[in-house]
Amino acid sequence: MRITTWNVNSIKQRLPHLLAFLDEAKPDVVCLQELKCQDDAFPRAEVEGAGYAVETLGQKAYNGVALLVRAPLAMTEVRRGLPGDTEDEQARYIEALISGADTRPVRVASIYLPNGNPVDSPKYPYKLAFLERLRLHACALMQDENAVVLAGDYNVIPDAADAADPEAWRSDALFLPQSRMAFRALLAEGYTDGLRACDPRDGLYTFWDYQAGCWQRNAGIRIDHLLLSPQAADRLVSASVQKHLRGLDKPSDHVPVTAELSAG
DNA sequence: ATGACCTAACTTTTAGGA
Repeated sequence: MRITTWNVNSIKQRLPHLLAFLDEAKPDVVCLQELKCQDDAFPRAEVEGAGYAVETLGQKAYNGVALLVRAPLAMTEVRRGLPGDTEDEQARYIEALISGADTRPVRVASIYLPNGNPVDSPKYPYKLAFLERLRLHACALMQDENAVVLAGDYNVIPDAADAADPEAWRSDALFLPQSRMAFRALLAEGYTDGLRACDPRDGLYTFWDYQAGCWQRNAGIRIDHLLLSPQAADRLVSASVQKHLRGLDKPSDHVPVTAELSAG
């Protein structure tokens, strides 16, 4: 089962790239972030036409997450929103159980973690609170009999090796010690950073800012992650970054990251 | 030299992103 996470930075702007990617890579599950549209504006017919079932949690203008599942796999037990804060209106979490005849099921989440900047605003405590809610839910999912994959844009640079210029991020919400500690707390629950487990090299990035020629000079950061429960990690075959999509016309500032799991 | 982008919205400027 191939599982991809991709922050598309507007599904409407990125639909041609998404359809081309589905056709070329044929992922079984796609976790999308930053749809930037409401549910009824999602280009459902086009994605279904490519052979995928669709579940969305949209929001006007900002945020928004979705799960796509390629037939004949099926998606059940859909959960929208993270437990722990009924006041949270931001569309940042969707989860479902993915199952099929030829594979053991996998519970997959598409997550768009808050950016958290500026750090002296309420946005930073909101980010840390969201990370803590995610840790508690990730812990609860450990009791699940199924493998779990928590995939998405974490907006956390885990380590200095995950940035071309770590010093530039020293006081940013993506790289502050508290943010990195909260990410490590997720790993401490027993989850594996799928991409890092497959590729120990420096210079592995998933985001390049549109500004300042970041792409051209490879000034990237690694912030899109797939976290695997032990059952999922046992099935991990490979993981890679689809970097070439950043070089297309009108790209997202993020590229897809894909992990392949054995049938189990 | 210290600049340089992109997206959505009741758009002609702002908020948000990272």
